[in-house]
Amino acid sequence: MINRETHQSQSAETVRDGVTIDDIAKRANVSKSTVSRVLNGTAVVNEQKRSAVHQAIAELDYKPNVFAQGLASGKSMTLGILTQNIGSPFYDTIAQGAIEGLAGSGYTPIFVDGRWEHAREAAAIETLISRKVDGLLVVGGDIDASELQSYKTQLPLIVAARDIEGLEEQCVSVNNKQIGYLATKHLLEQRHTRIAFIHGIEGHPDAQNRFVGHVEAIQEAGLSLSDELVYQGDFSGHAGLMAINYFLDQGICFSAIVAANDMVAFGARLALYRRGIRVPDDVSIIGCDDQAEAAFMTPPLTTVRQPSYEMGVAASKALIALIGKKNYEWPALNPELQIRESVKRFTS
Amino acid sequence: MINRETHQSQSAETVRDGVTIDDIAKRANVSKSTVSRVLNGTAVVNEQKRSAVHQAIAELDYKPNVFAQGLASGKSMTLGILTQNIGSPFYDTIAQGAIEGLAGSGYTPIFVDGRWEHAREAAAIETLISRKVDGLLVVGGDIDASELQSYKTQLPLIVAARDIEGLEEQCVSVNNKQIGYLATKHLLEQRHTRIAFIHGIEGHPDAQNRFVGHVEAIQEAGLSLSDELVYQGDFSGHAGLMAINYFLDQGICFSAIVAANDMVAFGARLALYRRGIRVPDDVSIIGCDDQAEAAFMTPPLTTVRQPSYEMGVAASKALIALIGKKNYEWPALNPELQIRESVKRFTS
DNA sequence: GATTGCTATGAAACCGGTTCCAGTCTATTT
DNA sequence: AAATAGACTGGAACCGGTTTCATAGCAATC
Repeated sequence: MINRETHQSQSAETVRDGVTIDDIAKRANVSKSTVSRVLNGTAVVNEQKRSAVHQAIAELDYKPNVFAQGLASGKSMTLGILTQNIGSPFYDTIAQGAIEGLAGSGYTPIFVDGRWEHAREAAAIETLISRKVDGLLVVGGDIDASELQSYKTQLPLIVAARDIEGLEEQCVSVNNKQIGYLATKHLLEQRHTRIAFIHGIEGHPDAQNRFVGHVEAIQEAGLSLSDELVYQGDFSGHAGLMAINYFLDQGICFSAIVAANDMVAFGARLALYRRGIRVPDDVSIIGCDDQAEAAFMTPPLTTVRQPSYEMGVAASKALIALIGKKNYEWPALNPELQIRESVKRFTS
Repeated sequence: MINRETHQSQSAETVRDGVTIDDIAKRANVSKSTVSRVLNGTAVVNEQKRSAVHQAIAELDYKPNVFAQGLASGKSMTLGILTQNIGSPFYDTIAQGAIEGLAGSGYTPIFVDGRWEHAREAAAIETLISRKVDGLLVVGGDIDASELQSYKTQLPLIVAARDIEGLEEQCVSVNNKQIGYLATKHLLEQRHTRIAFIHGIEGHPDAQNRFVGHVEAIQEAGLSLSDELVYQGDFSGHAGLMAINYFLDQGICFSAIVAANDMVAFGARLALYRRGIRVPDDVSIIGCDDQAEAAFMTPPLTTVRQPSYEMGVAASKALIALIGKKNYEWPALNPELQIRESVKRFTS
């Protein structure tokens, strides 16, 4: 009895794709408008019609066409995520968190990779905008603050793992100064005084801030920084290796090392191994990040964990809130010392 | 003089967004159809009009609306990529490669994460289809061959890092049997005969195949596999640790270890370190994958590299070819022994 | 009982492209 | 010179939704 002409006329079997809102409207004996209203809850609809619509949708396995929706509504229910170096543990973890934060929100993420290259990032963002993403999540990256400012006027924007002046409300990052501070403080508490510091990428704000925290801890302890104990690296394992080789070749003494991140720590540890210097008996090492492999270094690496996953979650939630013009309370994202076995109390 | 009424009437400054094909048509004094034809090259257009259109596009900074295009053409210029465990080195590398393979093609990837959970994967694929992706790239995963078969009828499909029966033409993977074979062969060539094998996730085809290769190498050498030397793990560092602890606690002797992947090797190496067993002097270790950290293990890990990046590139290129109904010649993707310092010739 | 005020709903306009179709204009063929 | 074939081009239909607008129906108010 619900089978009306319209329906009988089409082959009743496999209702493949191409089911449109009109089909539903006809089958439920209502207008398109009503179907749309039922779907989006944009207006009250009589209970009978509503259930007729729902039934028709179920029977025909109707799936709205996202293009039509996007075209008509101007919303895409899509979020653009600009990451750096897909394949780097830190940024990937943030991305994972971001995905998690989107769960159940109805938003689908589109990822683009900026690779820390200015031009590529800009192009990537343009791509996202041309895809009409409803919001933009920029994770790290190199792009100018002023450019980000201008994007901010075009669409909701959240920046993770970075602090942009004038965009404080839309930025989430862990306190990198605190990371450097905690690392060095721990070493100082273990009575180390000659602490080598292997710097991350030159000019990288995270690297810079970690260094600032390091210096702060040193000074707080009443010591002063010796320049010879700072090596300019680049966040890679190779840099860690080179740093130690350099220090040792120069005859520079140290009893402990702060590495800009865990990967650098791995490299440093390998250089020490090559020279037969024991960790932590002869030299202590502390890293930053706490990537998965850190717990399996030999010895397991003491490091400062940063809540990157949580940061990703927070960032995407904040973005959704921003799109909905709701308020979002940023959670506290504090770095945490992860004590394992690569640091030993300094004696002698 | 090109400034026609239409244009003068609007504020001449910041031409923000909202420029449509109609605006271009008016400005260039042609019809929408012609503009569309110029844009897509679907028909020959008089040179004068063509350049007028191009000029108008440049002047107004026109960007086509992807929704309108998608709705009208049925194509989205978007590819769906289903990955597993974003954040795992192996799958991320494939994803990186896939992105690279798309460069310049005009296609934008949408990533969704399956996390090796059947239900999640199915839902993710549905999401992608509802987003009208033009093609689907499934990287690894757990989903049934029969389900993939059915998706194949709905849209172009390529499967990477996996071999599906009946879908051979659309699958790309490295030969995992070969990986296991090469690893064990190398150990055998170094005269090891008691070789422990730490298995990956139970039932995982890659893990299974690596094991098959291992067995093959063993038998080829005229030896026979001893069951006590096989430990069922799960591709994690923890599994490597547990495996070695188990072997040692049981008093099972071995001079070398094949780890299902590098992470497992790291775990194994740590377990050995804990017991004061030297690598490679007392025990040799070989891994599989060659993830970035492997080169910084102490000692640097000998492992079997798999060309996962290249596989990603190939997969996305193949997908584009498939969409365009063109032929694609798969490149050879052979695993390669990466000799470092964790394997030593057996003497005693 | 006539007027007012809601509520529920359908018709139609609209979003911004692509593409079919028909017509104009020019070049060839007979 | 008339007929025919091609090359371009504009108009209009169409893709599948959302949203505005007008109206019918009905209860409340005076």
